Amino acid sequence: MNTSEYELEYFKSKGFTRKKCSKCGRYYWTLGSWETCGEPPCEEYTFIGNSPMNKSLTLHEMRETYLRFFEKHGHTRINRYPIVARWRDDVFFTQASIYDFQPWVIEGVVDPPANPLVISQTCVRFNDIDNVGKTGRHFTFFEMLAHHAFNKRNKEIYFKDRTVELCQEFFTSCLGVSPEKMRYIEEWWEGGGNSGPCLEVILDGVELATLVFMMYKDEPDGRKPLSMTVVDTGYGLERITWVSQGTSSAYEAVFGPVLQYLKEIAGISTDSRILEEYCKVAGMTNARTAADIKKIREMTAERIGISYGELIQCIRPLEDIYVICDHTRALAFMLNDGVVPSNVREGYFARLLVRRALRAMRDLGINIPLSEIVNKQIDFFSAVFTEMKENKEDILGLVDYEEEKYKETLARGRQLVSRITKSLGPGERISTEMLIELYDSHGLNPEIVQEFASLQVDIPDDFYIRVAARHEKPEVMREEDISTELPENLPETKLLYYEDPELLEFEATVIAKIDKGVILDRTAFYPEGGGQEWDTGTLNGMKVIRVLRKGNSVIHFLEGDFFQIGTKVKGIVDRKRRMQLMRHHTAAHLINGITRKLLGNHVWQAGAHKSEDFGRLDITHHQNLTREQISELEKEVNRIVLENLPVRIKMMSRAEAEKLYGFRLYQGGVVPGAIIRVVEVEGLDAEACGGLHCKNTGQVGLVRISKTKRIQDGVVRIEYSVGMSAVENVIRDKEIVWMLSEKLRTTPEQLISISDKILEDLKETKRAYENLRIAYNNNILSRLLENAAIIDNMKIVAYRVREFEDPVEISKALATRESVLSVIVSAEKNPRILVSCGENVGIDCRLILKEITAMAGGAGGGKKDFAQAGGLQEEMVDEVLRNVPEIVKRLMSGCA
RNA sequence: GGGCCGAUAGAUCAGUCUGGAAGAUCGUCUGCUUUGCAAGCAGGAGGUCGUGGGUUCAAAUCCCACUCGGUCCA
Repeated sequence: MNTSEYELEYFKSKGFTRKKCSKCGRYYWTLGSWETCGEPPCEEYTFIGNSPMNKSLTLHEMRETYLRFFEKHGHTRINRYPIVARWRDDVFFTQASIYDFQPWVIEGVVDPPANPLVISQTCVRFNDIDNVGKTGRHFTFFEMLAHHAFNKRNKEIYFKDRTVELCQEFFTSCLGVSPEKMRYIEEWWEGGGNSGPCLEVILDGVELATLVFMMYKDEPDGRKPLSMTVVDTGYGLERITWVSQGTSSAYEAVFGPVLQYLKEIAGISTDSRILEEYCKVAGMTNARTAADIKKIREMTAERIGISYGELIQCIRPLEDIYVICDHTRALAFMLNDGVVPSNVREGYFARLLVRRALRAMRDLGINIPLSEIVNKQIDFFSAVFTEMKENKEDILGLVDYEEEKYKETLARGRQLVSRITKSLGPGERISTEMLIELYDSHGLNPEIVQEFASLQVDIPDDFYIRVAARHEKPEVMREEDISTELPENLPETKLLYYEDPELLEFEATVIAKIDKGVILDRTAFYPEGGGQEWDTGTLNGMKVIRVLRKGNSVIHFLEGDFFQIGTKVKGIVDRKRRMQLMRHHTAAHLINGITRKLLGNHVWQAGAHKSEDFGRLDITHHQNLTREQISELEKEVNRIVLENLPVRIKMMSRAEAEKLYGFRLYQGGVVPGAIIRVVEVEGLDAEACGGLHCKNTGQVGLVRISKTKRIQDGVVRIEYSVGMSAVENVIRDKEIVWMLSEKLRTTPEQLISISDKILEDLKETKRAYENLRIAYNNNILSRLLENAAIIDNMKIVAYRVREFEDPVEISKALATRESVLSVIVSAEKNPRILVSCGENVGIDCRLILKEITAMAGGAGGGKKDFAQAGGLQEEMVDEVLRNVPEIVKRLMSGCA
């Protein structure tokens, strides 16, 4: 860390001095005369009940104050980005305002939407989720107020001095803080391969902002200056609001009417003195584990002079309320921005929030739907974030559905726990192992288990650490796909299909050979991409079997030998296939747009595939579609087709497209570059897409939704076909109906009633057959008993069944009679032998079986009163059966 | 994307470790009892043991792969 990085003209000219904290040893700049840096644990909060600011502002007022201040100082206000970072593939959520501009703006590929700019960016972070509600200042959802300046080499906006000046001005002249209270701690920032100096802004014991000056790129051989430096500031809206109000915790300052509402229905009033002291202590400690939290509480109890138990009683319900406030707020925004709760990826975090909030509600005994609280959050925030109004019903529906799912999990858990406790011996307890499994595999945390279990449950302090340890396993190495190396300095392939989508014949020159393919200087062949399969066709009459894009080149894979470099070739694209691919692709956009209208704004594309015969579109949705929904969808798609709307394709700058269409553009995932290709069906759908499309929706032709399927939690797959492919499917279905009617000698209209009748008949026949079989078996039984050999008052039956007789049935029936021993052999080529006897027969069937297998081969075993074997030599069967009485006699004399 | 748990009658599950004739409870149907309800009694129906391979004389059970569900984590 080079100290000159922080020696700003601004500090010098205003008379700031650089000091060293007497406790932590860090350096900081200030106008005041302080001993320490001011940040906990070096100092504690001094603003509680005594705000250093001259006005007490609500959350909404503070946001507006900040944005206006920076607007007044030359910044352009821009709208927040969604909380789901769909423009990136390296993170799930937007965790800071700078995420909005990574990677394209930072790398200089794309211009920022404005420069300099100011924003209030909605963010979520889950790493400190356990601290939420407990420390007074941690949230999962928060807004990062920020102003950014992007300085290109030839065009500097502003950098360190102006940034600090704006910060100091904001707090002093705008919020009335006395200048000498502000402290700026020297720190170093690193992230995403970049780094730079930063200043932590401390006021009255709390960090309110961080001013980052991104100026280096960290490479293996050292730190290099970036071609563009970036002012990356982050002001905590919640914290600044908190300080302005001087309330005991940030939660009391920012949750507004929702907090009041919850306090009322939970019937909570708290000694504010206890709360204030607790928050001061909590603020000084960086709580990491359950043990840390316990320590904080013990310290607080001591300071106030009450017992630990009293403190807990006072604080616990409030913590639960804070957790509910925080989680419902995060949920409202996440669901609003298109997260569907599920067990994977970003959806899991939404589920986590729902379950934690519901648990807190249980603890408090609040018995209302979670969606009611989320609804209150929406009411509060939609005043500023108006899109929430529109999505309200959708969001609440998702919350209700998710709450229902958790109830099911709990019901399953309750049964499981009761089974486990029943299986325990007297005095036994549920082992830690079992507890871990209940949580890890069944989603039941130990507190819930305790609630369900009739006996005391021992919960180890390090429970969650042990769960985590269970997940520690060496990383599995991913297999890299076989990469085809391109020759260097290859000129870009000219993509004729974009210039003229109807061009299907062209002439070109082979410029490279690779693997089993050739690269041309220009091509009309569409390579695989965006879920759309590749074109086929011919090059100089030779079949093109696959086309891939790599970098800026298109590789044509050929059947058989291929051409020398420099060969002139004539390419012909298979028209029928191309048309079908285009139709399926356009249809995917239509279906996407319609399902969003039909099911709600949480519907996003989660994957797609378009081939010649069918298309597949995966959408984010929590339940499989009903038959009615499928029919509705099918009807709507075909209606749009008949309306013959134009499909417009435009090349636009990224910023312009985002402004016009919003982030809905990124349905297919990340799209690189400054200029993007937008495919729009007016009024229905607009997506950034590189695929080939019909000119108008009419060209798509008939659309048939063949099937929908819930392929994973939160994702539904819609399978469809279009054009001739759909027509063929219709014909095939019709033929099936015809064939069926013909077979059943009826008309299509009567198929249903006829099949009902047939099934009923079949049932009747089965019943009759069964009766007949029983009668027949009884008949055999009496015949067998009549002809049985008698040894010692015992009837010995030895019989090989005929093909239509059931050996198991007969053997079973004989065993129910007293004093009967039977040896039954099945009719198959590979005979099975069954030995059984009645209860009062004192012979071990296994011994008889042993004798028989010794004679006739095979192997077997069983129980004392029933044994079976297989693998006998067929030609020995008759002799074995003749010998049965002999064997029995021998065994009985042996026993006696 | 990874770990773990699971899939047997309409529902909830036992049986799987240790291979050998598919079970329990609830529900359902029929009859009896009751003024009616709740219930009681008697009897019946209901199963490709998730799918596909393998081992074995024999697989719900052992081995392998897959599918689906649940759950924890990223």
